[in-house]
Amino acid sequence: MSDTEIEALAEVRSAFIEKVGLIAQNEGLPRIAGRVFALLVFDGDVVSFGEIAEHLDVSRGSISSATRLLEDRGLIKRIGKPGQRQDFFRLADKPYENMLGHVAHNLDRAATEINDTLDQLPASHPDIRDRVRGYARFYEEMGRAVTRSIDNLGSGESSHVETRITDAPEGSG
Amino acid sequence: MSDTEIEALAEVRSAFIEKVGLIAQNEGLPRIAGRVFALLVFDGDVVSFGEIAEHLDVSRGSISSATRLLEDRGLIKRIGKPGQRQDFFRLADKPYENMLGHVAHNLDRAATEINDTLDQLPASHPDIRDRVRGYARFYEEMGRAVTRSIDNLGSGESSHVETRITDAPEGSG
DNA sequence: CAGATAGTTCAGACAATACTGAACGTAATG
DNA sequence: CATTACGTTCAGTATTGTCTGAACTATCTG
Repeated sequence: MSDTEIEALAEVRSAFIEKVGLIAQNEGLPRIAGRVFALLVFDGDVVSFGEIAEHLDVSRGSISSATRLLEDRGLIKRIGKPGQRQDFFRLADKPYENMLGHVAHNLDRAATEINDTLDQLPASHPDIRDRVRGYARFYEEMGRAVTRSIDNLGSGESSHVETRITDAPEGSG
Repeated sequence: MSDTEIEALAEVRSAFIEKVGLIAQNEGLPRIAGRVFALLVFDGDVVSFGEIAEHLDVSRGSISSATRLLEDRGLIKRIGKPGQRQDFFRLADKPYENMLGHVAHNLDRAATEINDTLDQLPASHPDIRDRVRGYARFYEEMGRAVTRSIDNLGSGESSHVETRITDAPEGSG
């Protein structure tokens, strides 16, 4: 692989990390959390705490809370290596399933809250009940949709595994 | 309906409005937008700009931007009444379908961005490609799930409709 | 046309949140 | 045991975004 190719890859990598940082921010997560996640997606390997901090050029305090958040949501996994002081991280096994589980949980919670209101509404106001019910249905339906897609994600995971691609797209090993 | 019943209803209403305000906040929307939406869900009727501001006890500036946001997302509808200077609002016809449309749009955008990265990744790195593809798949799958639930919401809308409401809902003009 | 009323806009106040960096507790190393 | 490297916590700072209220434009009313 030529120098230019390496540079190009580094460029793509960096752009990807920033992109995901912004997406994360858009979804209400700290930007750094998105960047850490992207780093692990891209690099794939096990990466040390220090390497993350260094590469992203952020304080170790930030890395600490970002990794904790991602860990709590089941997106990444912390690894202890024997005879190594540092913590290491890699992508969790089913990061997206876990993420969707988290989303589904939030939706269920919202649905429950709306349904609490519904329970308190007397039958003498069927119109109000209907509208509130419609709102609850929205969260319920979306919760179901998300839950379903957890299963859908399970199948078809990876594409170059097992599938024999005939015209050798894979360069080297 | 007794006085206590009326009070109880007012209580439920107010709790609902606050609840939805918090849910909105949770989803990254301004709290006030959530409250305005809840108000319209609960009251059902057409409500004037001024009434909203007064009831929620917030500045008209806030109502202005909250209503605009909700309008843009297709959650509420602005209505001009002949011979009335004020703007009026009611729930949009398919608020949740529209909301989901918005969500789906965001997911598609995220998927597109990730796929842009994928396009820039050389075949010589199948492992990276696979992981990035997995991430893109996540957004794609979720987008599909949301789109599907738009249809599901369509059926079963309301439960007591068809029930004839006899006592003239619209007050005066 | 003058006066009142509507909704929008925008500068500033305020609140919430993310991030930094230093202090701290812990565990490995020599 | 002293030293070093590590991750966490927390106080302070920076940044972001929300909300208010006054100025503004437009429209209706007499």
